[in-house]
Amino acid sequence: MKEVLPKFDSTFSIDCVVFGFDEGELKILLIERNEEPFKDWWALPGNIVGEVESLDQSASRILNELTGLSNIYMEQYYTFGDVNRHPQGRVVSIAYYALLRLGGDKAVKPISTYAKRAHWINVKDLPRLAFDHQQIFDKGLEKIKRRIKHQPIAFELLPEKFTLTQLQNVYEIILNKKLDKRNFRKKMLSFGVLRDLQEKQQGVSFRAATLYKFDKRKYAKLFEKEISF
Amino acid sequence: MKEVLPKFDSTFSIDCVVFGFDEGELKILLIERNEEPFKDWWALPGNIVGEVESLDQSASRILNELTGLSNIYMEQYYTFGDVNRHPQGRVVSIAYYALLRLGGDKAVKPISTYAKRAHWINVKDLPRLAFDHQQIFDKGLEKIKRRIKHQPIAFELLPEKFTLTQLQNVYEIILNKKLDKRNFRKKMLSFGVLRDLQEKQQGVSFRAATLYKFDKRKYAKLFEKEISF
DNA sequence: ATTACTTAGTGTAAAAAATACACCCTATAT
DNA sequence: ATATAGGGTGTATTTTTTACACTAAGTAAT
Repeated sequence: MKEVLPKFDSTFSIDCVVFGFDEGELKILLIERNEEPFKDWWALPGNIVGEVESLDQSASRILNELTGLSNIYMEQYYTFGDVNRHPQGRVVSIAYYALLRLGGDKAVKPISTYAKRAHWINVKDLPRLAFDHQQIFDKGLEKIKRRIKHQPIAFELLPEKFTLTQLQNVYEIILNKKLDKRNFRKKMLSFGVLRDLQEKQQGVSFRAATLYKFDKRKYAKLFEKEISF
Repeated sequence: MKEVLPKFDSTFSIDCVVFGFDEGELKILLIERNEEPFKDWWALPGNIVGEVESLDQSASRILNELTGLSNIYMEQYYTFGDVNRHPQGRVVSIAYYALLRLGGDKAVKPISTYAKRAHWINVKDLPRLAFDHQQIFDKGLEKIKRRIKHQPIAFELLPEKFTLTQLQNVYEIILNKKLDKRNFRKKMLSFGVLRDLQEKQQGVSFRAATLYKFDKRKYAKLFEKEISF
C-alpha cells in the first residue's frame, strides 16, 4: 500500500450527536473534554476510528463506551473535512446521530474515560462547543427534523410502550411547532403501524392513557408507501 | 500531532457519481482504470483527497480534471468505510453525486490522465464496477430519487432553457415512472419558480414548445415552503 | 394547397387528504 | 362530592391530488 496510495499525515474520527427525549425535552449527550485541544470545553462524544473497525462499528463502540448500551439506533449523516477543523492536524470526521430512550424503561447513566463528565443537555440550551461541533450538531438536528417526517424514527426516543400524547410531544419538540391533537391521532393511527396494547398507563394522577407499541412488521409491509407524518 | 492522535496506515478519497441527462437517458460517467488494483475495470471517478483541500474542493477538482468544467452542482451524500473495501489498505471514501448538462448548450468531452478512457454510460446498462462502487452508485441514485421530489435539482441536468416536456422526462426517468402531462405542468407551474421565456424551441420538425428557465430568485423566496414535486 | 404526422397545450369533475375546531370522559386527589 | 388534569372523540370545509381526451400548431411530403 505504501507505494501505491499517496498519503500524508491524517486520520479520521467519528462524532456522534446523541439525542434523548425526557420529560418533554430534547437533549443531547455532551462530554466535557479532559485533554487538549479544547480542554475543559464541551464537545460531542467522538473518537478515532480503529484500524479494524468499520465506521458503523466504530460509532456503535463509542456509544457503547459512553452509555453502556448496544443496539442503539444510529445513522451516518455527513462527513466534515475542512482542512483546519482540528488544530492538531488533518482529521476528517464522520458524523452520526443516535436516538435513544431516556427515562421510562431504561435510564442511561453516561460513563466516560476520556472525558471529565458527560451530561444530557437540552438542545435549546447548548454551551459553546469545541472544534466545529456546533456545525455538526446543527446539521444533525436538521437531518432528524427532515427524517422524522417520513420515517418512523420518533419511536426510538420513546419507551417500548408509549401514549399517543408522548408521541405527539416528540413530534412537536423536534419539529418545533404545535400539532392538532385530533388530526395527529387520526393520521398516526391511519398508518397502521401502532399496536394498541389494550393496556393503560400506570401511576399517573389523572385519567390513564392507552399504551401503544410501534409494530415493525406492519411497518415493513408498507414498504415504500412513502409515509408522511 | 504525532503524539496526540493515534493513527495507522490509512487515507481518504472522494468518489463521484456524475449524472448526466441526454436524449432521454440518464447516464453516469465511468472511467476505465489504468492501474492496479482493478486494472481495466470500470469505476467511478475518484481520487485521494489532497493535503490542503477540503472535501468539497477535492470533489470539485476531480470533476474539473475529468470534464474541464467548474461550478458543477455537487452534494456529498455518504461515506463508505468498510475495512476491506480497498484491497491495498484502509481507504475511507466520501461519496458525492454531481449533476450536469449533457448535449444542449455544452457538450462535455471527458478527458482523463489516470484512466484509459471515460465514458457516459446509461444507468440501466452499467458494467461490473471496481471496489464497492456498485454500492456507492446505488446509494447515490437512491439519494437523487429522494431529493428530486423536494428540491429543484432536475434543472441541473437540463440546459438553461428547456421545455416542460424535457423537464417531465427528467422526472420520469429518475423516478422511473410515467407522470400525467397535465398534472405535471399544473403543479410545476404552480410553484412559480419557472420563468416563461416567451421564446420557442428551434430546429424541431414539429410544433415548437415554449422555453422556460429556472428562476433562482423566485425559488429563494419560497424559503422553506417545502416544495414537493 | 392539401394531407399526414408529430408534439404542444389545455380544463374539469371526482376523490382523497389536510385543516380547523370544542366538548365530554375518566381517574385521582382532597 | 367536588375539583383537577389530561384522555379521547367527529364533522364540515378547504385544499390537493388524481384521472382523463381532445384541439392547436408547426413541419414535411405529395
